[in-house]
Amino acid sequence: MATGRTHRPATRSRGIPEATVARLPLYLRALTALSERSVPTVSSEELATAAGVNSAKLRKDFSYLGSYGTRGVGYDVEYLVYQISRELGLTQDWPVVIVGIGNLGAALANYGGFASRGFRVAALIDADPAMAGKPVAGLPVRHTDELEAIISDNGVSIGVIATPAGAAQQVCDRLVAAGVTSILNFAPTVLSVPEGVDVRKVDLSIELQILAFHEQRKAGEENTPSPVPPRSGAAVRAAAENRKGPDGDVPAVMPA
Amino acid sequence: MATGRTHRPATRSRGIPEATVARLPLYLRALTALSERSVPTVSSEELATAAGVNSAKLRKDFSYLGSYGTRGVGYDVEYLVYQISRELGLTQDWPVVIVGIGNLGAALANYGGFASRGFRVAALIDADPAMAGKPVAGLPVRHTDELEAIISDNGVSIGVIATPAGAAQQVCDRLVAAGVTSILNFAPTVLSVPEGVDVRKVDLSIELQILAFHEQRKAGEENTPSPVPPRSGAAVRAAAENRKGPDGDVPAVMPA
DNA sequence: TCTTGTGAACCGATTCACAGCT
DNA sequence: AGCTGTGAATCGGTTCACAAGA
Repeated sequence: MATGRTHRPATRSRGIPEATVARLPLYLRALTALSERSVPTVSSEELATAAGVNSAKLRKDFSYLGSYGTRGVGYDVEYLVYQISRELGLTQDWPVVIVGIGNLGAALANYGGFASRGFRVAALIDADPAMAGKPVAGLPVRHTDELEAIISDNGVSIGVIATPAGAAQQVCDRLVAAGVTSILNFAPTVLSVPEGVDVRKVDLSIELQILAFHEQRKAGEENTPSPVPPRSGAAVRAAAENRKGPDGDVPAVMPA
Repeated sequence: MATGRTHRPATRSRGIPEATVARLPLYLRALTALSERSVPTVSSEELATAAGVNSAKLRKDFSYLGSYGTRGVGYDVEYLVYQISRELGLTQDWPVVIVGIGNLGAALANYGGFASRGFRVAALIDADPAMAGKPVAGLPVRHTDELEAIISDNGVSIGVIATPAGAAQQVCDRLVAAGVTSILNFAPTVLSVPEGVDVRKVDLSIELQILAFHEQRKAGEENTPSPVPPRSGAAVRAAAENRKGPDGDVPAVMPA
C-alpha cells in the first residue's frame, strides 16, 4: 500500500482499523439509546454489553478515536455520540439513490433507518417505464434514463443497487461513470469496480447458507457417529470421474 | 472455548475456518454459473476471478475441504458444486420461517434466491391480526400466536426476523424457545441468545454508515489541508463538559 | 509444463493484564 | 477504589513461494 502516510509528529496517526469502523455504528446505536434515556455517562463494560461486544475491544476501538473517556468514571454519552457521528461522517447528510424498485427496493425506500442518521433518499430509479412517476415511499420513481442527471444534480456519491443480478453490473458501471464512489449492493453478483470505489454487499442467500453450514454441524454432533466419513484421494477421484458423490448421484443444485 | 475437540488421528481435522465458510457460497454461485454453461473444469485462477477473490486464497479454502483438484488441470466443476453444496448442508432442505411481514418481510418472501438452494419458506408470520390469512408470495400470513406450533410442526430450525427493532428480541426468544437454533436478523438490534444458537445480522444502516465513513475519508483527502485537527486531552475534556464539539454545538443525532 | 496443495512468513485484529489517571 | 488506555501476547486469516504431482 502506497498511501502518502500523513506524517503527524506525536499525535494519533490517522487510520482506524476496518474492524473498528464496522463496530462504530453499533456503539453509536447503543449510545443513542442511552442518550434518549438521558443517561449521562457509561462505562466501557455497560456500553460493551449493550453493543454486544466485550469491553476490552470497545476500549481499544475508542482509543483509536482519541482519549474520550474519564478514568474512574467512564464515557460521557452525549460527547461520544457526537464524536462517533462525526468520525463516521454523519454530521453531514448523504444523498443516496436506490436503483431497482422491486419488492426489495421499495422496502428499502420505506425503511425508516434510512432517512435518519444523515442519509437522505434523493431518488428512486427503475428501468421499467411503467413504474416511472409512480410514488413509492412518497417519491416518484424515475426512469433509468435520468440516472446520470439525477446523480450529478444531487451530488450523489452513494448508490444502492437492488436490481436483479443480471442488471447489477451495468447499473453499477453507470453509477460509477456518473460519479458514485460508494455502492451498497443487494444483487447476488460480484461487482467489479475501478480502484477508489467502495462496494459493500448484502446477500441474503449467502447468510442463509452460512447458517445452514453451522446448523448441519450442530445436527451432526448429536447423532452421527463420524460427522463426515473421510475420503481417500483415490475414492475422491473415482467419484469425480463418474459424477458421483459419496451418497448417490450428484443432485441438480439450483442456480442462484 | 471448551469445545470437545474431536480427536481425529491423521486425517483432515474437522473445523473449516469461519472466513472460508463465508466464501463457500460465493464459490458455489460462480461454479453454478459455470455448470450452466457446461464448462467441465476450471482453474483456481479463473474461478477466483469469477468469485472476486485471489487464487491463493481460493486454493487454501478448498484445501480445507479436501484435495478436490487435479494438478496441472484444475477443478471439476460438477464435482466441486456437489462437494461444496454438501459441505454447506444444501443437499437437504431447510424450512425457514419469516417473522414480520412488513415491506421487508414481504420482499424477502418474494425473493427467488430463497426458495432455491435448499431453503423453503415454511411460513410467514406477523403480529398484526389484520394480516392473518392474507396471501404474500403465495403463502397465507399466519398470526404470531401460531408461531410455536408452526416451528415444531415443520421442524424449522432457521428463522428470519424482519420485525421492527422493538419486537425483535421477544420474537427471537420465542423462536429459540420453540426450537430454532439459527437466526437471520434484519432488525436493527443486538439480539441476545443462549449458547448454541447462531445469529447473523443484516443491517442496512450499519452498511451505509461504513460507506459514509470511507466516503468522508475520500473527500477529505482531496481538499482538506489537515483531515481532522488533532485535539489535546484538555480541549477534549473541555468540550465534553459544555456539550460542545470542535465545530459548534452537539447536533441532535437521530435515533436508529 | 502447468496447476494444485501447503508450509512458512506475514499481517491485522482480539485478548490479556496492568500501568496510569481521576 | 475504580475504570480507562495501551503495550505485549496471541490468534485467525492472508499471502508468498515452491515442492509435489498430473
